[in-house]
Amino acid sequence: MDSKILLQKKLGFTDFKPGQREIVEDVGKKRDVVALLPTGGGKSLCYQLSGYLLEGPVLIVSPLLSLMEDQVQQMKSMGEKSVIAINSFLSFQEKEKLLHADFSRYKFIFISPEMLQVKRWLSKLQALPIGLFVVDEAHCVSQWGHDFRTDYLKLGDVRDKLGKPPCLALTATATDSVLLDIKKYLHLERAFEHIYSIDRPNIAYKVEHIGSNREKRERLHDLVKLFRGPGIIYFSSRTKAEQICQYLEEQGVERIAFYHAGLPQEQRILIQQQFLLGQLDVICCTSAFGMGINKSDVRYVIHYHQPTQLESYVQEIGRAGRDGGKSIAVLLKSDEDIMLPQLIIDQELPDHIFVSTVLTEMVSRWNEVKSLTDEMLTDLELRFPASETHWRYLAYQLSTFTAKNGPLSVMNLELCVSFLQKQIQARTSAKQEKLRFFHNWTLEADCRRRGILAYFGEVPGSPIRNCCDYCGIVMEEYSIHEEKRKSITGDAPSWKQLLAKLLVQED
DNA sequence: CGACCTGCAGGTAGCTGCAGGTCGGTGCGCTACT
Repeated sequence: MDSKILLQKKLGFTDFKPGQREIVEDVGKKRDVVALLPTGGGKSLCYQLSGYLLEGPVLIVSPLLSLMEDQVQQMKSMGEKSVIAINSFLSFQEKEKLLHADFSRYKFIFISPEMLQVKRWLSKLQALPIGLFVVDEAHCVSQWGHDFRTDYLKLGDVRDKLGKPPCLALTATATDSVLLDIKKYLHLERAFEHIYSIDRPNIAYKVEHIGSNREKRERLHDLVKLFRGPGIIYFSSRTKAEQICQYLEEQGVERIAFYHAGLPQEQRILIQQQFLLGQLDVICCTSAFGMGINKSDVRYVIHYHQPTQLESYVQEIGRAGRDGGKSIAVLLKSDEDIMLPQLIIDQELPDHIFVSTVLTEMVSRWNEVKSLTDEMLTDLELRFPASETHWRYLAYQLSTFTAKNGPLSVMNLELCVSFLQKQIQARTSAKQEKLRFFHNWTLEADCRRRGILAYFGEVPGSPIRNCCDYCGIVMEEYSIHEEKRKSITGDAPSWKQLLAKLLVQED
């Protein structure tokens, strides 16, 4: 069936967004595809429609449970009943039942990379003629795979074990090196690329250099009062997100809440829902908030702290203006908290002393070690306290090492320690480089948009109005008062606007 | 590493100054507990 007729019949859309048709048609020809579509570009439609064009079930690897549940709900409400998500939301009984059920009745199967490492589920899936292997938010392979969620790096092996079905990798932010990682770790030797510009012309970029943290707090308050909402404020610290939220509340800001991964699940869902439904205007949050938030009318994103890399920044500000409406992103930068991103990078991976002590201990205890088993881990964890992430990283790197050099023993202990040290060093310095680039971007006396686009290997198109603080932004246009004024006087520009246009100045 | 908080001494009312401690992001699945 023609993809356009299918689009109308199955999903009720009359037209494709840019790129969607090309992607769907390539996937329909059983090609491997890497697709980079800007946020709000309609990525889920790509795999849904491709799924209907291909025989066999579609396996969708998704990074977040909430994202999976959302997609399942959405598809079910569209009338697609043969959808299931395999994750920890299922009860023990449900999982048992499912393991013995006939899977062929499911057309769309959502799963996490972690679940794909569980043998029972993998062999269940291996029995199916998977028609398409989808990796949603594929930048996670590169962004999380190397340390935080190493199961992302094993997806290529999983795909091989499933008979190497065609693969569709979807993302909204990918530099060349991220694209390389995606292709490497998903085993995409000859992928067709559909790369669309990450530029979001309706978002103005602004960096403000602030002297001290007290000033920053006050400036934030001014901006929140000034801007038309809803808006998101990003922090790199949970306590700061809470404190500043409280401060803003005390200053009279209403319909505001904080959000971070330390909150109980129910509360997180509640706040997300309230924000989506328009019951909250401002969210003070960490990077936990955002992925999978389908709110189209976010008008501003303010960063109280800068992330560690420009990729994350672009992702986070990309949550503004998905409806195409005028939006603004402001980064508040003070020299006082320059250490924070540096520290986050340093803590991400285990240090050299930890690695060498633990590996030495392992050899002396078990002589020959093929991999870090759960029993060993419970034993070691007690005496060598470290985060779960550090242990998983160690386990992953150890398995990489032993696959090449045989089991860990006295013979190759030194080699293994230096192997790990090199891995850690390479990863850390790559991250430091990214941080340095981001830092320089904030200091640059040049168009912000050009800088971002250059980082992603793009060149800017024709100049746009309200581009960035370098090219000029009429701040008034983002103000809540502007909206009120418009509704009274119509669209005629004010003398201030006219003057501002003539002078092209900011503030 | 450094901002920020807490506790304490000094000496009698609310403050200063200093030492010492704490904190600094992202998620999955699982198990044991309520």
